[in-house]
Amino acid sequence: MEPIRRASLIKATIAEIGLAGSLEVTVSRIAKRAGMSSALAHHYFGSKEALFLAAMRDVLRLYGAEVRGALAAAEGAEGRARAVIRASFSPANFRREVIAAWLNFYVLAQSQPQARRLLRVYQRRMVSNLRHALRPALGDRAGVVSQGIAAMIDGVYLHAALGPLAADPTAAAALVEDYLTRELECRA
Amino acid sequence: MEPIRRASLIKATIAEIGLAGSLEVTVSRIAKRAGMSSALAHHYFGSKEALFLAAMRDVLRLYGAEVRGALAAAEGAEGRARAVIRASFSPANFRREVIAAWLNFYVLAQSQPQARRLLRVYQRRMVSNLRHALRPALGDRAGVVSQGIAAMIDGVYLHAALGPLAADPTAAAALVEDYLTRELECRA
DNA sequence: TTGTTTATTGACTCGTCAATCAACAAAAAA
DNA sequence: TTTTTTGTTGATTGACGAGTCAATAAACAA
Repeated sequence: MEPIRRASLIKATIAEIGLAGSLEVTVSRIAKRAGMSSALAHHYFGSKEALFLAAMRDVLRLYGAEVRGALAAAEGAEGRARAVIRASFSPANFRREVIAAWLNFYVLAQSQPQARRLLRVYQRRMVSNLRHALRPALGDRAGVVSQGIAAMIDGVYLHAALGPLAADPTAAAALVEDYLTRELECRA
Repeated sequence: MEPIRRASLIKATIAEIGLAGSLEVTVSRIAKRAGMSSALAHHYFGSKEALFLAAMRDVLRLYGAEVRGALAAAEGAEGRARAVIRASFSPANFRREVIAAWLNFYVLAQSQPQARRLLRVYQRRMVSNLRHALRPALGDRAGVVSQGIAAMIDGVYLHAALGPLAADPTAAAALVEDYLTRELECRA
């Protein structure tokens, strides 16, 4: 039972965060959506905070899987870099609840050490993926450019999720790819 | 009295948001910090939500003033673009409470129409400033590149505020400027 | 069968907090 | 001086919510 309950609760947590847009969500609502009493949610997760962290971890896990899949299917070094970018703008990442999870994740990372650690791991892995793909073409510049692209992915995602780029993930990815193209085309 | 009280409350609100890292801040705490009763805070702002919005508006106003100042002091078109970028990474924007305000602003923009409107205005103005500065050098590409830079500013800010770039605003600005340099150097 | 672990909940505790209101004070207008 | 407007608060209300607990049931082991 335990793994089933935990999975249901995590799913319900993400759904409720998406609905509220924030972490102002009650354990009762989450438990209700998952079809159980709030006491049981506390039984399995101990606290609301732990439940949130598990949910965040789940979002990251899904995103990581997507990136790995895209990397595996990509051809060549440049192709791998572009695959990472495109995976970051897949429709899955623009579902209301995923956007909400990310934004609240950032907020949580300010004050919650575990959330911060989690975010760092994600950012490091992203930069590492990009650097590995760009090293052959860019050499020493690969590090800086990878950081730039990683940051730009998050920034463009933010704009696409909340701003004028809304609802056009393809155009969003194109912006980041444009940067990559410039760096590849005219090497210093 | 009214303008003084309002200003104190806004200042206290930003400070408390910075302290908590989130919007989970009580009107009482804010009022206490501002040296008055919570009833008075409600008297002047009507609701917690209105107080938050006023605080967000204040953060945006300060940022806008900084950008305008930098623009006025800049020389040439390219200089103006670089001024916008550098202003975005000024120490003022990396104060704990300003970071907290921005992150929570994004969260709020998902569900609060006024916050969303405010954010759109800020984003539009930023892109418009950049486009105006880049038009002479980039022509038709100015629009796309401006959107890219605007997004990258927010993304790099996010990384600098929460991630590995932490505490090095100059390096952060350099990442964005690198993108600009590429676009200027090798025109398609 | 009996005892033990696992699953589950309703009811409850204890605390918090936004918003209201009646009342008081003080300045300004009449 | 009286009246009105403005500034101010303590006390209260009404609601909500995290976490606990005792109790029940069901599977399972001895």
